[in-house]
Amino acid sequence: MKGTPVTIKDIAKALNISISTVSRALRGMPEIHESTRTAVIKLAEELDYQPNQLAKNLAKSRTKTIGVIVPNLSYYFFSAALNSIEEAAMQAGYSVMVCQSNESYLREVTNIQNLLRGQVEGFIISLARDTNDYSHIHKLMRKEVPLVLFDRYADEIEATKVIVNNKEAAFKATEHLLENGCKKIGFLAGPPNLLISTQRLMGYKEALEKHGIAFSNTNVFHTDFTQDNTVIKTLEMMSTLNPDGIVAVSDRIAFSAMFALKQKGLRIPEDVAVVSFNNEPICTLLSPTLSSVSQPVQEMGTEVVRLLLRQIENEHKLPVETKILETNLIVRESSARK
Amino acid sequence: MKGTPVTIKDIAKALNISISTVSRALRGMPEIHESTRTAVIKLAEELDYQPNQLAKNLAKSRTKTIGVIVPNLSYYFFSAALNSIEEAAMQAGYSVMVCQSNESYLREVTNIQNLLRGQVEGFIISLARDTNDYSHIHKLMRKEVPLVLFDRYADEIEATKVIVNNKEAAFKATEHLLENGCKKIGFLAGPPNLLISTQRLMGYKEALEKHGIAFSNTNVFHTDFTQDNTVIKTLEMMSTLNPDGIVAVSDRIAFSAMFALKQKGLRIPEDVAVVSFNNEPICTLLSPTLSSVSQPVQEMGTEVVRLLLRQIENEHKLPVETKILETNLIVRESSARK
DNA sequence: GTGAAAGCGCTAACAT
DNA sequence: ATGTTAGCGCTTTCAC
Repeated sequence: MKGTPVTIKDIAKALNISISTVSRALRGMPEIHESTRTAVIKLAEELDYQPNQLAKNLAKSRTKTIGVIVPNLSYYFFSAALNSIEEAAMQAGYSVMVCQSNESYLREVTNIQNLLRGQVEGFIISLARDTNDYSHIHKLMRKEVPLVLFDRYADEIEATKVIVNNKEAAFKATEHLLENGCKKIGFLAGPPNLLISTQRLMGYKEALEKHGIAFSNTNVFHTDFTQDNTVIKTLEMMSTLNPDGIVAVSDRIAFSAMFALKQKGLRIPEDVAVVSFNNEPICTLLSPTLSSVSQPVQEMGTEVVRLLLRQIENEHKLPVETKILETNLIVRESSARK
Repeated sequence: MKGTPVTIKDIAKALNISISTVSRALRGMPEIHESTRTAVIKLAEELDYQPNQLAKNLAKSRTKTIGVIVPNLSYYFFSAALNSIEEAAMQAGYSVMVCQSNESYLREVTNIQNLLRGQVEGFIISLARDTNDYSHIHKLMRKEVPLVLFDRYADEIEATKVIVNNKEAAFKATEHLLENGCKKIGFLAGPPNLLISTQRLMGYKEALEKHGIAFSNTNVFHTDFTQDNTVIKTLEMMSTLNPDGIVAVSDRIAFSAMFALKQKGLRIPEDVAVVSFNNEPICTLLSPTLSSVSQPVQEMGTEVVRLLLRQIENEHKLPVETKILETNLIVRESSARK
């Protein structure tokens, strides 16, 4: 389609020098004479020479590309993280190939395969909701492909990861509700296999116990993250538990829960206080505005890239590392009962 | 990092045949003898042979990769579109490299440069909010790089595009408000240079005129898509126009507007009816639920990929094409005054 | 400081 | 049906 892709060969011919000299000049190698270098660079610009990355990559057997797989970019958390990942990667001269697993295990597996044959040098992965089997990840690790997990990980996977202190965050959130006078707090969880969900559940449990309230599994309702299912689970919770407070494992879940509460004619926070996770920008626009635990998305992105590039650019296998970042509870109207 | 990348050479040597035979066998060329083919494939699997895409690409000078640049993946519209783009591309054996311009002109330009050197074979672009200058796009077109614009385009760019009938959609939305008894309808627009915004404005204008209401520029307020700015503009609109209906150019803008209205103690839709564009899933969870124009995102994604691949896979330059898809107004509580 | 030549892993004529 | 030979565009020894 293009007109005439200019190559170093063309430049060499035009200047009557060898292609290796051109190559060296273009890459700024010190041994090249000043005059030839300037001549080469000048001509290259005139001809609008674009190095063929493919050839470069093949010659150096490097692609300078990393693969990113996230559940869904329509979640604010992931698109924000991707933003920061892209930025950090670009700064380091890497490109990013992103795939969405769409919360599907199968798609996660095919994504990995595709990216692998696309010759990415490493992976940044946040596991899909439906991923219970980790053989695809383990296979990656056996091949010693550089890998960093973030946010959605699994204990069975001994890989480097960047996560937040989910338990502590949920503890803070739950305690906040307790301190605001809630006595019966329900927990809207995600799928039972999702670690971030169960960890947050642990924090919830600990907060209750610290405040002398017995934890009961019947107060925990597992959603699959979809709107409809969450509404159903919330209504179930209303009829069986009738809580005066809800900790939701994500903002999206809280949105649906608040919708269900309003449908039932319940006031937030007077009848039911709500707090959740992710601090999506829209939290400030809801009525009532939604209290939420904010995660250091930007820092997570930067950190994830840093840890991945360390692996990629190191000769030998690096020890597994777990970076835990801190969260921050943002209190808004949905939980302000005092 | 990996142990030993197996190549066709290794397979050839082990089987005592030539590498071209291996290559042909692996690619299922018909002229290869059944027995040798099976032997090759068997050994390839045993050795877990992975073709080096880089070498393949260089040899065929094709990357089978397309570049996608969108303003921001945290907008539902774009992440949904990306989903469908990814899917369609994958089906056709292509990979996708995505970049977010973050609504910034500069980032859009660097994104194009990066993707270009990443050797993408074509571009799918939705312009950034801040893009007023189109020289980077024109440069692409001069190089005859396959390109399809979608959603956010510009009249000055004579490229193939996939869009919706924005004017008509806005006409429907505005007329809907009029039919619901609104007399003073304000328009919350995006930046004046954004075509989708001005087109929707046209539809708004036509609907007013059809119903015998004079259009006035003072009823149009331009936002920059940020929450804060939109709240400010809405408040301005309230004090200068005091409308009984608002057409917002996107759901995100409507969210902020509704927030501002509620702050002012106004009821939706009784005092002010609201309708917007994009039909984000969260529209059904707001109170009141938000009436919105839904766009055929999925179809747009498929179509965009189809048009791009046609360009990529065609020898000669194809004529510019504009595909206009239809929208659908979804009426919900925010505009139901009757 | 520059050039010649080999090679990255694969495909694609052109032979046989 | 299979092998031989050139590349693809670049990097990188190894000479000079």
